[in-house]
Amino acid sequence: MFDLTERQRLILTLVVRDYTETAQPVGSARLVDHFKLELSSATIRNEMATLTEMGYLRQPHTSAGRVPTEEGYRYFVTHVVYQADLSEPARDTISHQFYQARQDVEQWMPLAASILAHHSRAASIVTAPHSERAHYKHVELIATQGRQVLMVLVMAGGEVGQQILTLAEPVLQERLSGAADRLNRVCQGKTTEEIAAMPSRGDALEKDILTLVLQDMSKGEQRPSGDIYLDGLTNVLSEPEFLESNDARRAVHLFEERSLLQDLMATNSNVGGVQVLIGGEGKWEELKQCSVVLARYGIPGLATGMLGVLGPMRMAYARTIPTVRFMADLLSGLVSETMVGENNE
Amino acid sequence: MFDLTERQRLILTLVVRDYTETAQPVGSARLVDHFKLELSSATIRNEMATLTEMGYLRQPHTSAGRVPTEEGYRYFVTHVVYQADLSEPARDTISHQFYQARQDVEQWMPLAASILAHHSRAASIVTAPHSERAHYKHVELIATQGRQVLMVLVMAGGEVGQQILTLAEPVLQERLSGAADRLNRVCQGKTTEEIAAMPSRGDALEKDILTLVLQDMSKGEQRPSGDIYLDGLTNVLSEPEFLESNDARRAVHLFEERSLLQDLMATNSNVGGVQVLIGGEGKWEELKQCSVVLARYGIPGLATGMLGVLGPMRMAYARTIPTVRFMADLLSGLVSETMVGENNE
DNA sequence: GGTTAGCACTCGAAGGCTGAGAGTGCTAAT
DNA sequence: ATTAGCACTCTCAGCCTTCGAGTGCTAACC
Repeated sequence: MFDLTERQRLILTLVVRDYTETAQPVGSARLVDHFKLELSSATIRNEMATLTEMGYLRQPHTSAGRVPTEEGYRYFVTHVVYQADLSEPARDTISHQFYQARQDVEQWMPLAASILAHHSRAASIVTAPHSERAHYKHVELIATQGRQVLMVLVMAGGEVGQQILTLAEPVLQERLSGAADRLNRVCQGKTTEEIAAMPSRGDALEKDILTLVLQDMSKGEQRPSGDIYLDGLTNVLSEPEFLESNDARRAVHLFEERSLLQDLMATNSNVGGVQVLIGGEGKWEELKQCSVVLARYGIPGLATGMLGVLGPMRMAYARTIPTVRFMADLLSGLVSETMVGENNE
Repeated sequence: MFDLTERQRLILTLVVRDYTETAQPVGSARLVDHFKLELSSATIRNEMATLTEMGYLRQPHTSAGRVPTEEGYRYFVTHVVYQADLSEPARDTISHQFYQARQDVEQWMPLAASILAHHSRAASIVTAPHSERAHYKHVELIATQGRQVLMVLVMAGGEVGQQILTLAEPVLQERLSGAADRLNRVCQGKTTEEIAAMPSRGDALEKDILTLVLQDMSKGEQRPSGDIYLDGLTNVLSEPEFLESNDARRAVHLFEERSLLQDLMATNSNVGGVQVLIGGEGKWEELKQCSVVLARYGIPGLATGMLGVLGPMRMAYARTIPTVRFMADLLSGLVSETMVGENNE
């Protein structure tokens, strides 16, 4: 794998770069012209032939230029761009955008998705930070016109759940508020298990509500991820390789079908590394033409989320990978600032 | 507009029906064969010529069959299917699906979008119910590790807002809880204006929080709609007319660009009527190839939302319009059950 | 040995041509 | 009013040809 000469590595890099921009197979002459190489096209042809033999390049047909293979992209990603950092202006722009939205918690995730999509010029996926262990913070009970009670449950990390309870007969708001007060005193800061283990007491109403609270908390814990935010689908669809083929639809389908996304997200489980899936890696049929750049952010064990970029296989890795890494760090920072510390409980 | 003979109306209807299914221009012979008409193709041809002259049909080219014009679709919609009700089995299925999710308030909107997309086999848009006048219900303040305070604001209708406040120095959770208690007592049930008009009191912390509360409430009020839920994009993209053209991208773009959606949603302002926009009606360039079926639901003046379907111009109006109407009624029912009545305040 | 000019070769893309077929409008007969 | 018959129009699919891009190979060169 490390058996490339300096020159071969250069040529592979240039092929990837050029193909990424133009989506056209790259010929030897084109390479010499465009990048002002001090070599003749014949030499490049020889090197290209070698690279093709090694499996890093391939020809769509006999008399076309070269296109990187999945192996080629993989080499490019691991040996050329993986370590690169995001340029300082880009970092500043992104930090600034987040600074402006710092108050508005609800904007963080859509903003992250939008920035990712914009910088990578591909489709982005961001999941909200999600904890596997919910801590009760507060419940609010709201009487409605009929026999319905709207329950709003606030978890310690700021997560919010809403449920509706239908009662046998209407109940006054005062009674509900009283029940909520008692629950809030008893359950403060407790986990799902702790609440479940509590001795049962109170009247039927309170028991019903407690059941609903538990249900909502464990529902949240069982979900594999927080809410999913998507952006930049258009970017992918306007790529030439998706213009006339069904793959575009497949990719959109992938995007709409959240279970697939979550499956994808589940592959990367440790915070801190950027993972690159090229061409579905044989595992995802739907991603055959695509690549995905993924990272997990947050505080392991406490609350983590994922963010990623989905684009054509010839995506701009050199821009995308550093952006994903930077955004993951940035979101990790936001989460750790926001999270309720263990010592605060 | 009412100047069509019974037979002409029949032929127009059949052309629309057939074209909707096959996406192929409909010829006179095809019509006779397929629908077992007791007429010769020549007669149909004559009628079709008349309908073409009247502007209800057109020919893509001289020797092709007929395709409905926008006028044709409009006639079909207003005179043929507008009044139709949704079939009973369909109504039952939908009601059943909602019954199963009745507790889980957060699922209502995505479920509505999913059902709409599925029944219309097109893309669906649903906005959460949104009130122009927020009523304060409860605020929760959560200390984080640093100088940040997470504020969770619950409105009377169950809407929830989250904001972050950065303080000059860390504050203990007890102090925050105290401040929240006082605010909750004072602001209970009040509107934005009423809170803004309250005499200022309390310390700097409480004033800061009150400012943030007001900011969040008015932010919500100023938004033209609640959260937007989309589904079924794939349905539209797999339609043949979008296979090879840029219009697919345009439609997706429309979907991603929420401002356009909100613009669209703003056209229909009264609850209870289903509105059909055919071919963008000259107003939306992006919708030239598309039709939109829209309805507003909820309680006028208290809380309303919109739901709609976006599909190709040859969408299955006969199925879509009744579905949209039924779903609007159903959601209106949910909203009015859930809403806090004026008399309950 | 590495590099390069030269050249024959391959193969896809684009353009032009043709025949088949679908569907029409018109006319004249019923 | 309806319909059979027919000439006419226009698209579409298939076929052929040409053009050009890009290759691999060989032989010469430094």
